[in-house]
Amino acid sequence: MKSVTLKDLSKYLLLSTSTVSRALSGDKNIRKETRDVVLDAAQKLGYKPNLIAKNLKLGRSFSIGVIVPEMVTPFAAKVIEGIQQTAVLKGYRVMVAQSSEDPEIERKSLLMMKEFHVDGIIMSMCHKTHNIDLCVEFQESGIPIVLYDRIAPSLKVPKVIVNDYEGAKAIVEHLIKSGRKNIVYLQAPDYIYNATERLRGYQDALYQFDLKFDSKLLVKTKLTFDGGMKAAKKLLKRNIEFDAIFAFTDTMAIGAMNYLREQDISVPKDVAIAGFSGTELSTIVYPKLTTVEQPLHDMGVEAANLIIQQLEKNLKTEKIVVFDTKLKIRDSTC
Amino acid sequence: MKSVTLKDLSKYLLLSTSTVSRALSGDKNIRKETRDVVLDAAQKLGYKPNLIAKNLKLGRSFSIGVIVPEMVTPFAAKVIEGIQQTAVLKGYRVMVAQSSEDPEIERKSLLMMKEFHVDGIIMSMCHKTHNIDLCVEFQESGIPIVLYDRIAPSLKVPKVIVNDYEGAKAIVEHLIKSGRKNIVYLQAPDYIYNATERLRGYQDALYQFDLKFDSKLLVKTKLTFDGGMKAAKKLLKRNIEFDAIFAFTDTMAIGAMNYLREQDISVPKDVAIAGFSGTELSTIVYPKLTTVEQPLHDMGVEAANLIIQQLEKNLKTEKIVVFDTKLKIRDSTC
DNA sequence: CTGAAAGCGCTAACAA
DNA sequence: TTGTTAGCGCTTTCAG
Repeated sequence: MKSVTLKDLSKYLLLSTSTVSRALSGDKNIRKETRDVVLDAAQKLGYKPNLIAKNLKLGRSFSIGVIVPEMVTPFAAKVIEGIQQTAVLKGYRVMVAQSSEDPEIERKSLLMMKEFHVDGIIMSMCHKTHNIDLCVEFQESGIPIVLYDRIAPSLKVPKVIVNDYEGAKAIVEHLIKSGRKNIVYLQAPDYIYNATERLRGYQDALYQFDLKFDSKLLVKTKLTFDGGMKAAKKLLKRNIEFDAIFAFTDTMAIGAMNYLREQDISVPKDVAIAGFSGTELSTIVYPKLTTVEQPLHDMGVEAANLIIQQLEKNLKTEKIVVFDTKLKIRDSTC
Repeated sequence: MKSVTLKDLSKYLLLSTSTVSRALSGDKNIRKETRDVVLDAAQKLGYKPNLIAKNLKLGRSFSIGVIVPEMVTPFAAKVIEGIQQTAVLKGYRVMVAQSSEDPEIERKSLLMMKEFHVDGIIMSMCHKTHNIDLCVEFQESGIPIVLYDRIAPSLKVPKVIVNDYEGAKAIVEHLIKSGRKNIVYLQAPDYIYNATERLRGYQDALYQFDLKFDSKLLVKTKLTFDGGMKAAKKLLKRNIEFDAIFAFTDTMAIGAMNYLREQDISVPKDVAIAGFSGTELSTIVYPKLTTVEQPLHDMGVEAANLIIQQLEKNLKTEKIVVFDTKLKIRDSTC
C-alpha cells in the first residue's frame, strides 16, 4: 500500500516535481490553471504529502514537545487538550512527557525532545532553576521554549500564567470575610515559582484585614494528596490553632481535608478549606472544594500559539500572557 | 548551531559515510578498531543521529500514536506512562490524542496519526465498532494496531485487557457477602466492549448466590461523573429499591455516590457503592471507594511491547494479554 | 511561469 | 572490510 508521492503526481500530470510542489504549496509563481489541475489531481489520486521528507528538507519536524510535572490530576490534561487542538490545526504534532516532579527526569525529557528534533517545547517546570541551563542552551540553539503555570521567572521566554497573586488574595479574603481568623497556608516548596506569588497574595489579604501573619500557619509540603495529608497531620500534632486552610493546589487541599475528616474535624464547620487549580477534582470530593479556577484549556491554546508564532515568524518574544482566575465558592468554605 | 552529521564525522575521520554509518549501527562487517575509532569520535564531536533523515530513509517515523477516550481521570495517564517509558527506551516517541468519547474525533485522530506517519497505534476505543473499517485499513496498509481496555473483539489485533468478568464477579460477590440483596449495575452503553463482560460477571455472581437478576436494577448511562449522578437520580425517582451499586467505572460510581449523599442517603449504610478502575480517584473521595484495581502501568508497558514487537520483528500476532485485577475493599462498602 | 538539478542526512546495494 | 553510489520525498535555487 505505497502512498502516492509528488513524483507520481508529476508523472501523471506530465509536469515537473517542482511545479507540482509549487502548486501544492501555494507559491505565487504559477499559473492559476496549472495550479488547479494539480490540486484536482492531488485530490483524485489521494496525494498526502510525506511529512518526514518535508521535515528533512526543511530541517523541522513539525512536532512540539510538551513537558508536564504530573498527569494524576486533570490539570495537565486540560492544558494539553488546548495545546493539541491548536497545534494539530496548524499541522504540528504534539509529544508529551511527564517529569513526575523530578527535575532529573525533566532534564532527560528535554534531552529526549531534542533528540527527536521537536521544533519547540512547551513546559511547566517542576523546579524553577534546575534546568535553566538546558533551556538557555535550547533557546540559543534555535529551539524556542514557552513556559506555562510553573515558570522560571528569570528565563527570557514567553510565558502563560494566571494572576497567582490576585487569585490567592481573593480566596483568602473570602475566608476572612466568612469569619476565619487563623488561616493556614499550605505552601509548595520554594523551587516552585507560583508558591511565593500565592504567598504574597495570602499575606496581603491578611494585612488588609489587620490580621497578623503568623509563620506557624505556614506549612511547606509536597504537591500531592499525601503532602496535604501530612501537613494537616503535622498541624494537629503541633497543636496549632487554625480554622481555615488555603492550599497551594487542589490536590493538597483535598489531602488535608480528607485527613481532617478522618480525625472527626468537620469541614467547613471547624475548618474551612480552599484550594487552587479548579479542575474537576474539586467538584467530586466531599464537601466540594472552594478553589481558584484557572482557564486551563485557554492557557494551552495560548501556549501553542506562542510557540507556533515563534516557529513560523521566527519571532522571538518574551511576551507574558496573564490570565484571570475565577473564585469558585463551594461547600468546603462558607 | 548546526549539529554534527554523519558526513562531518566521516570527513573528520577520513572514512566514508557508509563505514561510519556501519560502525554506529553496530554492523558486523567492520573491523573492531575502526568501529572504536568512530565511536570515540562520535562521542567527542557530540554526534547525534538525525532521526528525521533516518526516518525518511527507512520509511519509518519511530513514533507510536496513542488514542485514549479521555484524560479527566488518571486512568489513561497511568497507561500512557507505561507506554511512554517503554517506547522511549526503545527509541520511539509517543504521540497522544484523545477522542473525548466521540467516535468521530477518534476517527479524525486515527487519520491524523496516519498523516504523521506513526509506525503503529495503541488505542482504547470509545466505540467497539465505529472505526473498525479504518483499523482494518491501517492494518492492511502496514500500520499495526494494539488495543487495550476498550477493545473491539472482532478486530484481529493484539489486545491488552483485564479479566473484566472475574473482576466484576468478585466485587459483586463481595457486595452480596456483606449482606446486600438489591444490587444495581450502572452499565455503560453497549458499544463499549467491557460493559457486557462486566455484566456477565455481575449476573453470574447473583446466580451463584441465588439472587435473581432484575432488569430494573440495570441502568445504562454515560461514562462520566454526571452519568453516574443522573443514574442515581433516576433510580430514586423511579422508587426502585436498592442497597448497593456496582458501577462500570469509578467515575460513574463517584457520581452516583455524591448524588446519593446529597439526598441524605448514607454510603455505605443505606447503599454500598463499588466501582471499577482503581485509580487514585477512588481514594480521595469520601467515603473511599471500593473498586477493582487494574494494573494500568503494566498494561501500558505490555501494549508498547506488543506494538514494538510487531514493528521490529514484522511479526503479526493476535495475542491477547489478560491481566488480573485486584479487589480493593474500602469504606464505600462494608 | 516552468524545468532541471542539487541536496537535506542517512542507509544499503553493489563494487572493490 | 571499506568505498561508491543511488535514493528515500520533498523544496528550492538557478536557468530557461
